[in-house]
Amino acid sequence: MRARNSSTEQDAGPPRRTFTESARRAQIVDAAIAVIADLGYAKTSFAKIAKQAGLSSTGMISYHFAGKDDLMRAVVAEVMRVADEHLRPRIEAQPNASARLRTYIESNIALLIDFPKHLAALVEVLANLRDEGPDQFGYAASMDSIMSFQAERMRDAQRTGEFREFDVTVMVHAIRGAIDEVVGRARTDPDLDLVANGRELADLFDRATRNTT
Amino acid sequence: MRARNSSTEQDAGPPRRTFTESARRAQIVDAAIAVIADLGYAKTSFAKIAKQAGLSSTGMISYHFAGKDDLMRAVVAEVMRVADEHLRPRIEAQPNASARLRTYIESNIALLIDFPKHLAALVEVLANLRDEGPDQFGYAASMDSIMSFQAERMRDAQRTGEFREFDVTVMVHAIRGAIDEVVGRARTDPDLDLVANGRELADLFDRATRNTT
Amino acid sequence: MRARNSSTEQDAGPPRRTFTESARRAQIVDAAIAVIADLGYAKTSFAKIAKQAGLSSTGMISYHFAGKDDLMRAVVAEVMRVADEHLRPRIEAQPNASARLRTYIESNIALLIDFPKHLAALVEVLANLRDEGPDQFGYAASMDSIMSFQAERMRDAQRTGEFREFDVTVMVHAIRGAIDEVVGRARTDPDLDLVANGRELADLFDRATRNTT
Amino acid sequence: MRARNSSTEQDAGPPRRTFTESARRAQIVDAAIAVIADLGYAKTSFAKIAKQAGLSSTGMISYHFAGKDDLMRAVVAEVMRVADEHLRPRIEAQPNASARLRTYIESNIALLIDFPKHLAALVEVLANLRDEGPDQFGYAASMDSIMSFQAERMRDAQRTGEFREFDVTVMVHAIRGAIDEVVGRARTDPDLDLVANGRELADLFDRATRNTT
DNA sequence: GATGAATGAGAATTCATTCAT
DNA sequence: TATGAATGAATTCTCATTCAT
Repeated sequence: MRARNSSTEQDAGPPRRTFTESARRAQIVDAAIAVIADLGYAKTSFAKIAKQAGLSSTGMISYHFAGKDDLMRAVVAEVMRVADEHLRPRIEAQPNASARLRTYIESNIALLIDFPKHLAALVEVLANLRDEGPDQFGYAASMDSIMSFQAERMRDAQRTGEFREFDVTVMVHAIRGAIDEVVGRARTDPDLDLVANGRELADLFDRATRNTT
Repeated sequence: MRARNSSTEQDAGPPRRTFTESARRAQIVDAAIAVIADLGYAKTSFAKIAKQAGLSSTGMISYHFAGKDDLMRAVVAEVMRVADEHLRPRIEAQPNASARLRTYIESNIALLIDFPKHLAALVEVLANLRDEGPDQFGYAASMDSIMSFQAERMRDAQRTGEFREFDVTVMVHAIRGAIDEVVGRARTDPDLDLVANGRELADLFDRATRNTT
Repeated sequence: MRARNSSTEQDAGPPRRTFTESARRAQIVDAAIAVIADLGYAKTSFAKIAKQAGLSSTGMISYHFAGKDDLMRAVVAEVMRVADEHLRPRIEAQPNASARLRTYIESNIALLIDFPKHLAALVEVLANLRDEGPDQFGYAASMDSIMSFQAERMRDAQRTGEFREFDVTVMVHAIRGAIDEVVGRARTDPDLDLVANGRELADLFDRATRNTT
Repeated sequence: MRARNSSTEQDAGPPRRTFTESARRAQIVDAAIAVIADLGYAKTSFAKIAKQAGLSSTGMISYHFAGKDDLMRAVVAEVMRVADEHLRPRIEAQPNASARLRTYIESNIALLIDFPKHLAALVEVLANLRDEGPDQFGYAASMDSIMSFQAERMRDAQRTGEFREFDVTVMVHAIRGAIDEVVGRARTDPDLDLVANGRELADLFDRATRNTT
């Protein structure tokens, strides 16, 4: 039998899942995050994930997820959930766009410290999982919507004069790229001073966005 | 027979290669770049590369390269060679650090237009090929040395007062990350206005580095 | 998934195997014995074993065994088991060392008649499977322990005066070598009179060990 | 083009070989002996032999030998040549059958000391290269003829009463098996006291053959 | 005579997935 | 729900051999 419900529900309503099923799914997703962060996307397999999760067979994974892509979407969703939970309150507590920008960058780096594998796994998956066909229901989509939202916020700040004029899309993606680069580097270099990197990065983009007129 | 010589020669001198061998190697490397850029590192296989190169068997690749890693190192080296050839003269023609920085960014984007697959392949390989063991002769190593060089140049500009004080390492990596993000996005979105992106990115980092005192 | 458990368990307790798994493993081991005996170690491959076992793919073998070495260890263990079962009661029924020696030799030859492929496979594997690294759990190790045991028994017989003085290690290995030679010859020459060979060999080593003072 | 002449000439007369050709063949055979002794027959390949011989391609080997079997026959022939050269004068210098037997055994062991790889390679090849088809022109054939010769000599000694009555074929093969076992063990255990082993083995078979009436 | 390049088959192993129980 | 067993394609790599130069 095929997995009863995929991770991205394009059909009606959220899937009903029993407690055990949800627990199993979460267990598998966590294992997947760990394996992807440790070995990289290319060397990740159901077998390694099952081993990491303490499962006896890969059949279990296929049972709970519609396929590799489905599992990866679930990984993305989980990391997004954790990231949102971690970032949103911090960011929304800030008084202005400039502070929010700084908080966004520094909180991303803080997330990297608190959940070292989550962002690494996210970057790996998004880099490797190009949306093929029209079934792009969760990969980059959720990431894209976040970035669109940030871009809109930036545009607001430009209107109020807090930020200078610049292409917000380029800016948002540049910030994302710079953060992801730190994520990748943190993997290689465990001695990297993340806090300092976050602060410097925040300074950098503060300068780049601030209105100096 | 095994591949006679690997791509990274730590021993004495460059390997002697006949004309035919060099041609075949180049042919395979080119095919690898195309396949990696199109399908991503994870879905790249010798079979696909052989097909792309018009080779009859994957054995041919094993014959010319010591293994998958060796081929990937050759890919990195080739892209670096093309990039260097493309970037260096443009950059060195600039009168000051600020202009060099702008040229570096815009020329990278121009490279993305002229050789659409090269940078994509490079980013894919560097992201997926974690250096295992001490045999990291060429992967990230050559990239690192380039970035160290750029950092040193930036420090010079700080001493002359052309650039403000900032952590040059962070800056260099942020620039790299921002460019790589564009590379990744260009893969997905063929309508992306690369020239505009390059100009905006150059503006961004000009603001971030400039001394405004 | 990888094979769940290797054939030599150095860790705690025997591996739990389901009935089906044990049956498949036995089936594969039997097929391996047949192929090795027929074609020799060098020409034995998973493909040939799978065919002999009526399996659809070589993947099945990799599924049940951790690798070629693991399968070979299982082959050695199985032959040892059969041999022990066959030899031990006969030998232990004998009243003295001299009779035990004769029985050991003749029963080995009898084993060659009853299970023509088992000893042939054993000799092939032990000759070709050089223990690489410290993981020699079962190859020559179990064989060595058997021979040490025999040597100790011989030493006892020397103390009682039943056997003359000689280097028991050399004797034990000479006997083994002589038997293995018959095993090898039996493969080539189906007309070989094994019973006569066994009797003559027993006479030979009886003379060589007997105390004639 | 196929190799001009195979190692076993069933056709008329010895092949004409130029000096260089003979030198190359000898070089390859020597390399083959070393590789077989070191890695075992199963892991020996043209590639490894070419590397050992300092040759740039395996084509060279195929050029000089009609195939793998042909090379192996040449290996056997070479080892036999060296062995004969080493053993014959020593054995023929002995006054009687008993002394010749002892010398045969001890000289074999001495050969193992002087040319550690030769006998090891021989045993490997003979154990793995079962004569398939009617083309058994050199493998076991030459070995067989030697053993037949030895058997005949033993029969003579039985007629003169120097040796007791026994099955000479069995005896000859038992001796061979015992020696080969030492050869195999010497590979594993470099500390093995070969001289002592040879002496003990000679004693053993002296007892087994001597007429004690 | 000799070489390097190529071939195509075959090696062991891992893969995601399916299915009967 | 869950599991272990099986599948068959695909992976990288090595093999002995051939052939044009």
